Amino acid sequence: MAERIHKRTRDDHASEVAEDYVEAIADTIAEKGRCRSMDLVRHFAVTHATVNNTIARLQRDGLVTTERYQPIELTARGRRLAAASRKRHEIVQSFLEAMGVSPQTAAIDSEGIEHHVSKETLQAMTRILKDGWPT
Amino acid sequence: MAERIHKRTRDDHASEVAEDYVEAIADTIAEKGRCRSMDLVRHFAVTHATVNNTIARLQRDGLVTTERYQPIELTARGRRLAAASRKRHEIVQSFLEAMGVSPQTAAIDSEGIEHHVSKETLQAMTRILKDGWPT
DNA sequence: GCATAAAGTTAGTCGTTGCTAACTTTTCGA
DNA sequence: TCGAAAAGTTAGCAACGACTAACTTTATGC
Repeated sequence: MAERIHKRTRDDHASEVAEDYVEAIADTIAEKGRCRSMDLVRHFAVTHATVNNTIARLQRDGLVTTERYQPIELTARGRRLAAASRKRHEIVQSFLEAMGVSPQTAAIDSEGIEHHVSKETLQAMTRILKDGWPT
Repeated sequence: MAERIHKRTRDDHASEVAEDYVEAIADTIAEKGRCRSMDLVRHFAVTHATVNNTIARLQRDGLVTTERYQPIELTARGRRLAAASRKRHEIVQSFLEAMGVSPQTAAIDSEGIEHHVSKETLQAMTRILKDGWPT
């Protein structure tokens, strides 16, 4: 396995954070009708300054729109990314639970795992959930 | 699932990199008897300057020892961490392959996933590899 | 054995993701 | 209504992990 290509660099890490944020924003809007910085402060347990920073980056990258002192809105691209992330997240979590992992642990692990699961692995999970373990 | 606690911060990311490095160093020593910066340059496809940087951090953190222009050595702590990482990595990779994922994809995905798998999930994987899928 | 290639080091820069501190704006209750 | 609490903004700092460029040291091939 020499010459494996590692691409998990700062760029990948950055887009993981972006996915977590748009997912949280979409969830909050679905739950409460709007998403405020403070919702994300609580969700991620970071300071308001950090959230502000990150939101500015998401806006720069065209995933959200904000207006001073107004709730955060997702762009069409942001909504698409959120939907894709959520779906992937749900598959991973369901799969972990089907493995016999407790829902609490499945929730925590799926947060971390979801960003590293390829399409092929995701398809394998979906297939196993539907048709059972390969024989 | 409100109030989920996210701890995947820069600190966690840093320790992921540390694990990848000690694992690669241990593998290289096992293969070729010693590990040089250039081995890591090739392995991670980054520049020598980046490797140097990272190795300095690993040394600061007590995972490796280095001497100018000499091969990189693991400390006892470094070896323990490398062994634990490798074992976890192997379990994840075997599990993915057992799921029907191609070895190539399993290799790539397990690199990313291994850092986010809890003890409980790892145990579930081990159990399924041994006893089959839970009914 | 000496020139050159390979390996390693050092210095400086950038972007991300955290933080604190100080400030402004908005909201709400007495 | 107005004053304090909550929310949001801005500025400045630090660690990490990446880079380039310039340099030194070691190894290698004639």
